[in-house]
Amino acid sequence: MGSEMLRADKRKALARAVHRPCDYLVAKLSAVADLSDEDEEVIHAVCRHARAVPARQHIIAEGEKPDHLHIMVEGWAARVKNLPDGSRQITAFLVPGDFCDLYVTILGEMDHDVVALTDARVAYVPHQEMEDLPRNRPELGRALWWATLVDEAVLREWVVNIGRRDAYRRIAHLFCELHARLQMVGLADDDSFSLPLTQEVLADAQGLTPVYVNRTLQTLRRQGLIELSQRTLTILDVAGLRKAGGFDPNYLHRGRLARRRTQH
Amino acid sequence: MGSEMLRADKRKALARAVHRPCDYLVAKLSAVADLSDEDEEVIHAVCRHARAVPARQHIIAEGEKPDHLHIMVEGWAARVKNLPDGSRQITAFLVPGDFCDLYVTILGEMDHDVVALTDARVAYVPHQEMEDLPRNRPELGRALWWATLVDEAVLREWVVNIGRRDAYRRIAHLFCELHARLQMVGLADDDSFSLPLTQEVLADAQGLTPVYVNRTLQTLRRQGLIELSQRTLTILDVAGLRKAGGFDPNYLHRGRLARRRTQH
DNA sequence: CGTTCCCTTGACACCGATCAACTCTGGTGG
DNA sequence: CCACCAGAGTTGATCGGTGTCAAGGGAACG
Repeated sequence: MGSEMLRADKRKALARAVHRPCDYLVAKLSAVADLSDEDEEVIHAVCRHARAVPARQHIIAEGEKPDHLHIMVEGWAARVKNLPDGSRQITAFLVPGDFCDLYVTILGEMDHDVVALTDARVAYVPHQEMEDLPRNRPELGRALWWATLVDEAVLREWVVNIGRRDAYRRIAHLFCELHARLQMVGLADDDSFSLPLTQEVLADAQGLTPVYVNRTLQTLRRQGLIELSQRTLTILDVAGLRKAGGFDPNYLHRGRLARRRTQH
Repeated sequence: MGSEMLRADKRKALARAVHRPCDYLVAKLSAVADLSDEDEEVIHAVCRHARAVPARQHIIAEGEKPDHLHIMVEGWAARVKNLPDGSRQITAFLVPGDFCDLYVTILGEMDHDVVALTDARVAYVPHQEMEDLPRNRPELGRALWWATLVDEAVLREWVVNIGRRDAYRRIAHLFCELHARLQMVGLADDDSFSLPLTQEVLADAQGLTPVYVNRTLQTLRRQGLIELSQRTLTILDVAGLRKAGGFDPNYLHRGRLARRRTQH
């Protein structure tokens, strides 16, 4: 094998590499953790199976005790809690690279639904396989911890958002968050990205009504902060939108993982 | 020294034994996990140091990178996020047995404050010690996972609460949650427990104003659901309060931990 | 070319915020 | 033991952000 051949192979492998199911997950994790090439390969190996889920269908339902965990590969999903009066609250948006139900096995069963908001693809991994993983790959184990702790930090920020910000700031903040999170997985390289959410979905996520979301979006447009049509959001004034939403990306902890203490 | 003296000493030691710093933590974890006696001893050993924190003082502040983690031993605390306009949102109440900052090391730094709401005592443990722990005590490791995942589930329920329930249901739900959580650590054996929170604190937690919390509490009292005075909450009608708040304790995952898959 | 979502708009109602005063309680010092 | 004081709880009047209801418009899709 000549060296050119090797190089070509590598390029090809690389090209293929950007279309494997869990590329977004790998992108997200390797941005914060010192993953070795083997670590990355292990993730890909573990995520080799994926299935399609049509829009509006459940990925997992409340009460289920799945023996596979699910990872978003393509499309959008949401964590949903339904209330007895027929209303519902979305507690998280899931985008490619996000876990739907990491470690549910430990809790026993799901306490909420995960629903596809668009046609989606999810990878599924036997829990056994995922739980064995940190034993041999400690850095990967820490990266998984990082992911779940960041999910929790996002949730805290949602409480702040819904609890203390008015509709205008609230939606501004949400858009900033989604922008930052999509950037982390490479789905918003400029300040424009696909946002396939209806105003009703936004309302269910922010504790508002669709009508008022509509009015608020118009205000944001009128202020020249965003453009939103054809399911595409363009942030016209990133600094302005952040200011409007009081957004500080710190809680997303995009820096490097803290160094392992044993390395001190 | 007479034998009476010795006996008195022993009684005192015994009395102290049921007041070891992390008794509440042990109670909470052993209710869901199959902890061996050694597991419990390990927790006690690890939590041997505690310090007092006066009311209103920080246990940890945003931006800190503590090298000890903190566990509530006595008193109440809250996770607090401050907003630029001077308002604040509480995202969690911490009671004895709760972790203040488990695994912050992984995220690098705190993204919010933890503040004592009453005079409190916290145990502190070097992170190193805690991180090494699951290696030799897998069941304990799973129990710690359980604790953080339940914290996340509680947070999701708060989003639902603030996002979709009116003030009346909201406060009813909160009281049900605190009741259930305090029961788990043995601090609410009957339907009455210490609730040393001002109406202002309740307001900051529920996205309301103190004035409206006051009015809502009066409604709850008028309905004969609760009694609240002298910092003591008595739930007069548990079923009624749960119905009012739409409370379903499922999300607290008080059942046993799912059996380890390797035992199948 | 109709149907089905979704977005948009207007009129009106109401929950909870705001402002401002007053009361009660527990602690502290004279 | 009483007088005071600060912090918390209570109350009333009014305002405003957001919900509700209802109707109309537009774009995608069969």
